[in-house]
Amino acid sequence: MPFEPLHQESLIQQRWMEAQAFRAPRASELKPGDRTFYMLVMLPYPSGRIHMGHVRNYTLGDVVARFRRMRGDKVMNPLGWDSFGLPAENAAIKNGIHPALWTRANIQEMKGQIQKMGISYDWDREIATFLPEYYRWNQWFFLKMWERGDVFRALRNVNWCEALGTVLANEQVVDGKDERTGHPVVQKALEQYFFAITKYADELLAGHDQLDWPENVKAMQRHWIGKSEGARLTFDLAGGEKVQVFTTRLDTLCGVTFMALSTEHPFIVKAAESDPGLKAFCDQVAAMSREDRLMSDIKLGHRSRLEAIHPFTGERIPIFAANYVLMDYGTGAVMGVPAHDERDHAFAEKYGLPIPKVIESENPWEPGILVNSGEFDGMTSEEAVDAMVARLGGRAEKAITFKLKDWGLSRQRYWGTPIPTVHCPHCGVVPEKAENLPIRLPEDVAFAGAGASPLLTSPTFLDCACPACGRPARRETDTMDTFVDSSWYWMRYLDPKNAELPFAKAEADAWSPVDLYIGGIEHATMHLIYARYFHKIMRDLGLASGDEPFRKLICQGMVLKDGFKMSKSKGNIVDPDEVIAKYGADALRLFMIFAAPIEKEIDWTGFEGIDGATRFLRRATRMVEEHVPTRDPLPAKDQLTAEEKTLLVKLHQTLHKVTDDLDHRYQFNTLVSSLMETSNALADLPADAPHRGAVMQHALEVFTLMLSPAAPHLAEQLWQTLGHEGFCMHAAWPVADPAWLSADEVTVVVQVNGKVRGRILVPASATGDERRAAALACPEALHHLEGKEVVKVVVPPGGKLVSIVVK
RNA sequence: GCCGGCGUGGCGAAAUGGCAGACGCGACAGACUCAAAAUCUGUUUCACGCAAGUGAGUGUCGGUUCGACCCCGACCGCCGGCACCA
Repeated sequence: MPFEPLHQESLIQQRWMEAQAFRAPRASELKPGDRTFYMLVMLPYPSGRIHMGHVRNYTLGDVVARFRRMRGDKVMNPLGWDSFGLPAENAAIKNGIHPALWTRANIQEMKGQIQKMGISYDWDREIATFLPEYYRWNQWFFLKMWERGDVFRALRNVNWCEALGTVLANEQVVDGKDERTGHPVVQKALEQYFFAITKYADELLAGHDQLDWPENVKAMQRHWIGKSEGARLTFDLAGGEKVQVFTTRLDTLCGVTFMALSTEHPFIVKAAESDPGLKAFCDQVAAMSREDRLMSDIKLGHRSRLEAIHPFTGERIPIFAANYVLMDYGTGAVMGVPAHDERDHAFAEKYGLPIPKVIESENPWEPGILVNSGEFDGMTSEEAVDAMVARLGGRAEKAITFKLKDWGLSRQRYWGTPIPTVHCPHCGVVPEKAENLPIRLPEDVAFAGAGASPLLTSPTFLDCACPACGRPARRETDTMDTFVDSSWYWMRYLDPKNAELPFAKAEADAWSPVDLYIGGIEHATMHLIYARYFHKIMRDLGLASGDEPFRKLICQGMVLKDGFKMSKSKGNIVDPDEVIAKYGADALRLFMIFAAPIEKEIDWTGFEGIDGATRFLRRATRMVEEHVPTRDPLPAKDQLTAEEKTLLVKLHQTLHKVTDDLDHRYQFNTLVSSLMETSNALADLPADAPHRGAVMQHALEVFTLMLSPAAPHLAEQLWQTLGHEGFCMHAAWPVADPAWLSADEVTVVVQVNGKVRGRILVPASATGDERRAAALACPEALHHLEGKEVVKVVVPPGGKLVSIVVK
């Protein structure tokens, strides 16, 4: 059969499907001693069409999954849909299509496209997060976490648009206005639900040690969690009240000349009520958009009428409201030490405050030796902290602060998991009973666009009975952040139809943790922190074992076009579907893994790369077509000609390397190079080689098996042509034969003073001394030894080289 | 500013302390063809040379080593993340 990718590929896909070739076993089907491998790619959002990023991600995962299967592992390789979220709701508002219909249509479209790529997913395990069978478990987790005290309610600011009467996501707000209608957006505090993720902050930080993850991802998470060790210190106010600050530099306490509080700090808010100047300043800061606040590093402050008392000196310290103090970090109040903090310094200069030096060190912002600090003079910063804590008694204690915030999960949206609580006029906020799950999204809603959240328009949803007292109550209309959906989905794949639990412990123990997780770097912090958090919750609920969900993580690079991210707005999208239609899935897969190392960007400058992949596949096909299949056994080594032996040595050396690339190194671009080298070596075997039939049969079989993970459709076709029944994808991965890993004779490089001066051919069995002697007799080397004294001859292990040192 | 990563041909890249540039793209030359496409063969780091060859070469400078793209130190440049976090 000639190389006809499209025709062949769909036929082969159909055969795989009919044979359930990608099916992953249930835990009960696994036998003792079975090796399992859980290959996971990040859950896609069903936006409508797949893009090259998906293609790259799924191809890489599929190469690993197929390789592991051939190695004899039991492989879990599932896919599903992250199918709640804003785009579906926007489409509903814009086109009047119900989000469910829009979502279903997109999933169907994208699934078809992915299937054309020949990715070996076990589609029986497919999940979609918008289905009640899935999101009921989000609700179930919420209730379990509520019981454990991992859920709480608190006020948090949202982007509120008064004209629309709705809440907007950050990306919908541009320049303080709704992106579509231009109506003004303000910050408004709403009572919302939170997961207490900060309880796990320390464990999330420590857990990195056991993870085989890219260093930059771990660094981003460390930064995000932002652990900071210091002290909490209470100052008395002149009026008798107390204000607490957090500082990492308690040692600088004697250098405090002012105190700065966030404009949102309760004391400032209260003081502003009777201080119009302060009120005006706070309003001015509040009116600044988030971007403006971040962009400007200008320190603004306003002196309040409040004063604090220095705990050592009793001096009065002015209290300012300042724009550079954040309410949601630490205590929202800082002690100003202008001599030893860059920001405080700028502030003090601007407002004419004294800047007394209390630390002697090279860099004023770094710790050192205390001066002008009374009894603490001469101490190191470290000693001073302990001494001051002791001296301050109950006013100060060592404390740790995190940047990580508790996870606000409320969304004032329709297309998400309804939060399973009820507002009862008598009982307050009450969790729904577990047996009433799922709380389904209602159908009778209006997507007017303007106005309230669609859930508020559904009487059948709103009116309910209080789970506690049974009297009429109102259902919660907030839905969950879609990150909840993706924080445990990989466990649901293991038991996707379980109606009793999110998944059975037996399945979790059989497959978890995920062995390899591949996805985009854009999920380095949010998704990958939430998922790690949820895994720990699942562990603590007794559902899963182990501390971490993803053993190894690889973040694949983006696919660009002419240096830019492909996007609709730029009009530079290369549609995978069209490429597959023209070149076939195998060529696209091969190009995707060959073009660059996995974590680097690929720039799709043109179609030359994929042309190259196609040429290679054609050559391979032709080589197999021209070969006459034979069952003749491979003759003994000593009967073969030099060329035949050269081919077999190259073949087995390459096999060894390819196995290593796939098994340990996860280096896929060199896998393809190796395949090309093998094919070139095959082409070099003389047409009249005496044992050509048997040698080629063996070599082509190994080649086809090695090709199978990357270009699985063609491999099936070639496998058949070579005279085999059954699927190539189910054949055993070949093992490199040690007899062929080295040739009879090997080339030894001769170096003189580190420069390559000659090469000699020695028997593979030659000892180190024999190699040394042969090297010293090498004519090209001798030329460079003339008139010099040989100081030393090094024959390193491996014997591929002899290094001669002369003077 | 802080954190992480990366600097190798015309381009994508390879080399797990041991022959730098595998493999591919592009380019050039040739074969086939009336011609083109496709395909095949060869050349392709730079300098000098007809050639054999010689010398230089992995951002820069230094170090360790018989031997460094690889390890160590300093610097330069680029990319990514975070960014008033007290």
